[in-house]
Amino acid sequence: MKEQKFHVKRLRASGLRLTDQRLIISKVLFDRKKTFHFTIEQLKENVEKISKKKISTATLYNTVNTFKNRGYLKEISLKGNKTFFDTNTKHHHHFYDEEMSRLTDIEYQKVSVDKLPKIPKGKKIKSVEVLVKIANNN
Amino acid sequence: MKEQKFHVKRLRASGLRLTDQRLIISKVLFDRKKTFHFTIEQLKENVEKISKKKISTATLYNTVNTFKNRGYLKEISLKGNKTFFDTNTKHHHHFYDEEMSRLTDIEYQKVSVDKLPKIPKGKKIKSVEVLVKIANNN
DNA sequence: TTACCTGCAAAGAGTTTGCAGGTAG
DNA sequence: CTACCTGCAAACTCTTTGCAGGTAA
Repeated sequence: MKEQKFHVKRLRASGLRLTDQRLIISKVLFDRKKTFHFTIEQLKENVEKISKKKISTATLYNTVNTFKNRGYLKEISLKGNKTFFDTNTKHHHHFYDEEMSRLTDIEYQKVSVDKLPKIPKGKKIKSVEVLVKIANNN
Repeated sequence: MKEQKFHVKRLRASGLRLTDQRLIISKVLFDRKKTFHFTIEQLKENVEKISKKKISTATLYNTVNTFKNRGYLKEISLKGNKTFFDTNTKHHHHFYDEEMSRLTDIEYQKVSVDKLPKIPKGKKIKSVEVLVKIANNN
């Protein structure tokens, strides 16, 4: 009974075959201590640095979208043309440094929103997301 | 001394000429009681309904971008490919109904965020934006 | 008159899709 | 062996840009 690495499990659990490309993608995404925020472009750079080979965008997009549909990645609400993904799928908030296009997690319990307006009739709250925009000190 | 309509003033203040197309765009955007949340596509529909003529996307984009740069429109952080704009440029929050792709304003003072984490070194807060996602009641 | 504007179409940027050859299971 | 995967390129969507003819000031 061989023990399976986490990133291998993720692939199997998503119904994906263990190809070289996907093993590296999954490793880059999930074999890390801190959560990872990325665009497809940034993921491509990371994957190519590790594998020392080019990877096609088609493979990146379809793997990332499969993980997203499976609930292992979350898409983040940000303005702009590019899609940001987050390996932290728990409910949490973000710092966003617009100058550097850089996102950082804020743990859920580090923010508290105590006053909220009345919810429109017939609706219920699905989530409350806080985005703290930051910039350099002058 | 003729009194000027609000939407005409906005055009002049933005350094734009009073062309037929821009007068209608400006009217659709700013001559209203409630704030307006829109994509370029939605704005195009509104403008064409009023003028009963086609308007080119180039004119829409360049007028909207001029208003945005002038500070009369704000771009909203939302996931997805399309850009959302808001005629409310004051600091405020939003309800977002993902099922209907519909945004509603929440006044600034109706939400309070009292706990925030430490800001990363050398950075300062530019804004704190709250997005309340809502859905139908069952 | 002239600098700016419009509409069109082409060009860009990001994402998705179709397909032929390759490979995990 | 076969269904799925990869890489490439074409297609798509949204936005920006270039240009020739038109118009506000």
